[in-house]
Amino acid sequence: MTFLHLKISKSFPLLFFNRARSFSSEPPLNKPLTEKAFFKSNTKDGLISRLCIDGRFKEAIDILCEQQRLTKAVQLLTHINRPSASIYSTLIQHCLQQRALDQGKLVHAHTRLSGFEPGLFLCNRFIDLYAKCGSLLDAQEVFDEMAERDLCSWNTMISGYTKVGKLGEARKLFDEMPERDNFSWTAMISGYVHHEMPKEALELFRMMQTHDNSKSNKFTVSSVLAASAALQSLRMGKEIHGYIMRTGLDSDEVVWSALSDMYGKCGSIDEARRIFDKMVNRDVVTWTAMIGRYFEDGKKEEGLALFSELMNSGIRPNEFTFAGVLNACAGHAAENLGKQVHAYMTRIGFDPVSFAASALVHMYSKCGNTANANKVFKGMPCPDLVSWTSLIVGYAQNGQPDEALQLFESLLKSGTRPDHVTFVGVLSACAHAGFVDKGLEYFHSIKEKHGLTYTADHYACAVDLLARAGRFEEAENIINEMPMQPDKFLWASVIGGCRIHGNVKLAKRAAEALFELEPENPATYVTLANIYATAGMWSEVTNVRKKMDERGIIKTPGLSWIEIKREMHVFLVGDKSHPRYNEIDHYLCELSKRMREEGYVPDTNFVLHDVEEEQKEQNLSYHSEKLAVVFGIVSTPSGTPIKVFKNLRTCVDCHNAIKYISKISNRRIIVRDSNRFHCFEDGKCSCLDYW
DNA sequence: CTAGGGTTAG
Repeated sequence: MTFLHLKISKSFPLLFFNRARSFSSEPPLNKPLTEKAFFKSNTKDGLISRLCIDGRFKEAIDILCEQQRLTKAVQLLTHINRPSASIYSTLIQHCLQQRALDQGKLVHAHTRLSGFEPGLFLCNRFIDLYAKCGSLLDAQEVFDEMAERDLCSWNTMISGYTKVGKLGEARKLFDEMPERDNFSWTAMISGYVHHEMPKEALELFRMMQTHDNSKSNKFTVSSVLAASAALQSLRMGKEIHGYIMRTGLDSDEVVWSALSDMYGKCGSIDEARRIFDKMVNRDVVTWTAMIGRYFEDGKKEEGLALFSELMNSGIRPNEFTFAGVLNACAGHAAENLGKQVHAYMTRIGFDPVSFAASALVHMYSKCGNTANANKVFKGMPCPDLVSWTSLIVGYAQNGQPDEALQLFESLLKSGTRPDHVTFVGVLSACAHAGFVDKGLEYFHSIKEKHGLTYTADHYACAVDLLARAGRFEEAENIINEMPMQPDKFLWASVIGGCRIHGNVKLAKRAAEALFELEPENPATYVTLANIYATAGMWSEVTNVRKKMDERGIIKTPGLSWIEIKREMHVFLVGDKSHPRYNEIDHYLCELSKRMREEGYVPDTNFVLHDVEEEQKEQNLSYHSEKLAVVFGIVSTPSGTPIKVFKNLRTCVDCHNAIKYISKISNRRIIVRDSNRFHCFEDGKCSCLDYW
């Protein structure tokens, strides 16, 4: 190991890199710079050379680390006669900060080559480095070879395993360790919380309180508060709240923040706000959580008010905040608001590789603006899987199945690996487009080509494809052969297909399964009744209706809304409360006449009630989507596209009627129902009557 | 040296 005793000469820089090159046959070093590039790269390099010539390597390494030039700092190691523990420690510290696994391994190799005994402290740092980089095998090796271990060694291993989701391994160590402190407990508890195992987290918390002398601290209680929030267990949350007050752990802002969020997630949003208001130093995390709770609770106004308060507070919203607000915009199809947020983000700057960026793609997709979604997507240097999937789904729901599938093919070409959600998007694109066989091909490729395991959703999608096409026998084969119980999504697809093709027998089986799985969902009753009505089986319709009454199930009222001049106008079925109702009614009558002349025949089968023909027709013309569409037409200049949103699936008659309306009024009419977008133009719909 | 609260795709 001659390099360790190398004498530094005046021609140091050149020599330095030559040595580095020759050493690279051992552990791989990064490519050395040429001498010229070295001098060009940084003005402090002269100083570093000087320090090295004087043998002051520690200082040189410090400077290099500060400049984040780890590779060179590690290379310098080869010139030091006996590196001190503090030099190794500095280097590892920086490797840790930069998550530089390769450089860390080099430093580790150096300690071995130079015969340096790392000691407890340094070994723990190596474990931490390997664990943080997800290289648990290396971490375990260091851990196993250690002559003595302290609590920190164990705790670092445990948190390393929990970080990569190996809760079982972590728990094994946790159970094996000779003694535990609150780090051990908290690492294990928070590991459970982060991997959606809140029950286990709370169980461990109980154990901690009864079986061990370790005291929980602010870290522990924040974690268990998150666990109660995940379980929506207000009882548990309140209990912990009491514990926090008793033990004086309430002096920490993070604990307060977690407490507020727990109340919000458990449905006590006012209590959450009370705690939020009491806090003195609210950081952006606290704000984000509170804003998010309002949106989640459907309290858009409060959420927005708080968001603008945040913008004026001097605290900079971050990607989490934006993602939350944008997600709310997506859910409410509030594209204008989303655009404003987008503009604000652009003004203050945002990371194009972040949750916020993918939330933008999601928002535009959900609002039916695939052009903008695509624009944002194209602006991302390296789109993540969520953005890919959002856009694919966006195309699928917007009647652009070819674009959806094309995008999926580019995804494959880009080297990004699709996951199970991506395939749900791809399969639903095929279903929306009626590409049955192509969809089945993709379905088979999930396992065969991509090596993924089928989820219940994939089976539901495959069945959806077949049922929509009326290929019930194949659908039933899949149901009978799938390795898990069919879930409600699958049966809902089946009954949907039965509705299109009038398959009463299978509809009955699906409905029975659905009554078991989600007896309170009114959609099942309504669809079943409609299927019976179509078949003219009126006594069965009455039975279903009776069953609904007995079980106290109320049909979800159809609700449509339209944004005109930044104002939302909401319409219910048969809603006469709008201030401009007369105008709407008048135009609707006029339209009806024109529509009939064009050949429109009201389809009255899809009405739940068994009533006289004439009255049925009357019911239909006042469905909320028609009211909203007509209101859109009478309140905008001719030629303006109309964009309406509905909370339920659009009914067959409305779908048909709006086709005629688009032709007569010469408008582009976009209806986003609970399932997808319908883009009506000149008497045709983008869904090709397939939804 | 090891540990905490907020956020996305069907």
